[in-house]
Amino acid sequence: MKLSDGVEWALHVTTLVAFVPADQAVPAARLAEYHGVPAAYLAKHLQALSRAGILEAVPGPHGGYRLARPAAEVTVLDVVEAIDGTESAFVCTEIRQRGPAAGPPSDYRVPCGIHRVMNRADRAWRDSLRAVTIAEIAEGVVATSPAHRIEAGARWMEEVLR
Amino acid sequence: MKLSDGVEWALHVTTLVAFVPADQAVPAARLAEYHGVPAAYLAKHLQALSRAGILEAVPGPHGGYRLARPAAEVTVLDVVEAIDGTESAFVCTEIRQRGPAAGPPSDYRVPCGIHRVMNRADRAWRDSLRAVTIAEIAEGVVATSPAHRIEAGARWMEEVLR
DNA sequence: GTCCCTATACTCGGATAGCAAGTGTCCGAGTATAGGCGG
DNA sequence: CCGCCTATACTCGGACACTTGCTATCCGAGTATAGGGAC
Repeated sequence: MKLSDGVEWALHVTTLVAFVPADQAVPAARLAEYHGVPAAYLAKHLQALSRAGILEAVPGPHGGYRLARPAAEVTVLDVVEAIDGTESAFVCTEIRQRGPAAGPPSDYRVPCGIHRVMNRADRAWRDSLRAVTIAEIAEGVVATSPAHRIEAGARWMEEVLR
Repeated sequence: MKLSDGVEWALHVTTLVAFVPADQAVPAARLAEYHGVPAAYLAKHLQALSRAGILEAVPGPHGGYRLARPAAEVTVLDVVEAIDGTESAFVCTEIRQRGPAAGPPSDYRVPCGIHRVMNRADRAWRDSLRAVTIAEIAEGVVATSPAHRIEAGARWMEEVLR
């Protein structure tokens, strides 16, 4: 079980976009070059974020992407689910109801115990991701990076928004 | 992100094997037919469980698989990791250190905030799975199934161990 | 009758094809802008 | 000089190949048993 690379990209991109002024936008190509990832492929994931209502796409010249709502209202889980889907990693195929010793469906009113455990774990995972917002991630970046690093990022952003 | 089907099979099989007396064993082919899954493919996963020290393989006639240690000492996480591996679903590729606005590695002494959040969620998931043992799963099956279902299972087991 | 030996059949174990989902890429539809033209 | 129109260039959006990892399968190595033979 490996999480798609796109999830990591989407999280970093969303964090970066959180620093874009509300009345401006950054093109997908610039976001890609900032992170050193293939532009065409990143675009695919940006579309997913747009469909999920996390990013807002602005067409035409001076267009690009920006946050569709405040960073404090976007959780890490929102981004992960936008890329990876909302369904649980574990899918119960009810194999207990198959085979020679199985009975009619009426014998299986109670959900499979294994299913319950896996679902609880999945919920714990999602709860953990839901507890953190992109705003907090962005604050953390500023708080833990050297000053000249923040400055370099700001310069890049200014250059792009020119 | 989808968890391998083999994980579900392994959990059900391990639970079933928990009912096998310590001095006997059930062949892989029987375990497969009980759950209605391809025998050749299930064998692959049984090997993984064997390598992980969860099941013990007994060769030759009257051979098969049995638990390598008490069911109360086998957690759900043990089984999941035996099939799916122990590494986290999220792999941080440090894309923050790439691109035009990046600096030298010395600027990134603090771990990536996104990485930290994802790791915490992964830990929550694993903690949740570690909290439940196969013995508890087995007890749950007995407690929630109709009496005649348990009886049918016992009959099947007796037939196989004959 | 008892012990030993051998052939047998049954078990696991790793090496080998097939397929689906994620990875990576491309070109077409739509829009705000910049320049030119007419008034 | 001002307003309008048109051509342009830039943006996102969805449709198209490729590759890695899971899915599925097979045959070979090893072992406890069952039967037969010798003592």
